[in-house]
Amino acid sequence: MPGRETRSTTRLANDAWESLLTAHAAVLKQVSAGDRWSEVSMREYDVLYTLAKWDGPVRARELNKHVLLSQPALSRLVDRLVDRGLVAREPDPVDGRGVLLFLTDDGRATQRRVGGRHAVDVAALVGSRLTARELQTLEALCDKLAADPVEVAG
Amino acid sequence: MPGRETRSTTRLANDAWESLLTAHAAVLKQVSAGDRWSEVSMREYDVLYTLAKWDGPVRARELNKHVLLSQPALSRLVDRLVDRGLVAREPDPVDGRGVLLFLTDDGRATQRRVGGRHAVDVAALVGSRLTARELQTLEALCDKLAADPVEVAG
DNA sequence: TGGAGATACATGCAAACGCATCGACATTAG
DNA sequence: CTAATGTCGATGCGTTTGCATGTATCTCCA
Repeated sequence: MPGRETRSTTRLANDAWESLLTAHAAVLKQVSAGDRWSEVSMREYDVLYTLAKWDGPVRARELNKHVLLSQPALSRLVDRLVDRGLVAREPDPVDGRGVLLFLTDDGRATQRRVGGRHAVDVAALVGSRLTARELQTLEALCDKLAADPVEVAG
Repeated sequence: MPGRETRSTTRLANDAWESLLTAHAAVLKQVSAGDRWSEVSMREYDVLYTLAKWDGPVRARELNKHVLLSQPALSRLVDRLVDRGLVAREPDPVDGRGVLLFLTDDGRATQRRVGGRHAVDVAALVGSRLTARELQTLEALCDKLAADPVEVAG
């Protein structure tokens, strides 16, 4: 019977992951090719966007869980954003080790400005290739993928 | 009527893209946390894997289209792989500007060895969260996303 | 055929990254 | 209460990246 399931789950998982990586790289390449990253780099925008979603002081450690950067790299990236007046950093009153981060007014305005233009690009790149229904399906599947970590054999 | 479509396509596209980014980051973080990247880094593996898929001499420019790295960065990454005997580089006989790249036997063996263990991790991380049907759907949607570039307003 | 412009890869250099480690504070055990 | 251990963020250092540019070669058209 043609069309019958023949690939193993391992194979299916790896094929799907490869497709996701390829799509990620393809879209990201086109996004970064646009002339929209002169005031903040894409990584910096990622941090600004994540802080904007929280809309309140966030621990650096918590932020690090949502950004694909090493802890030292994030620490220094935040340094630069603080120097540029986009992010504020203050000690956590309930944990002397911790640091609380939040957007300044300028940072929030920058995020909105850059984010608005960025969203137009994403809509053109992603929205033009999939139907509304497909977009919702993709979102749901990716959300399932991003669920809590599972142990991987070291 | 509940469940009726209310989000705009722009909104849908941006939500889907954010979910894809989050899933990508989440899975990648767990993959890189495994102790599997001592002989080759993940970026190096990406190049080895791409060359393995081609299974013949590839132009550096072509390889660069499939790897999320700038042209100079790829040039130097290949340098290191050549130094380590995993990749061979020779001038293109039909285009004096070009360089042809291919895996050495050692490079191919390394790719298979690392790739095999990597596939186990991916299967555990990705395959455990989605059904076979979902994996196929995800693959199909990502493939549509990775289609030929579309112009983005500069 | 010859010269202008485009394309492919390499290299100089400053910026940014990851790994290892440190100092400070929190938490737990005795 | 104190010592041992764990966690958080910052810093030193070598490596890798991206941008700008250089050199060589190809392509196109007068």
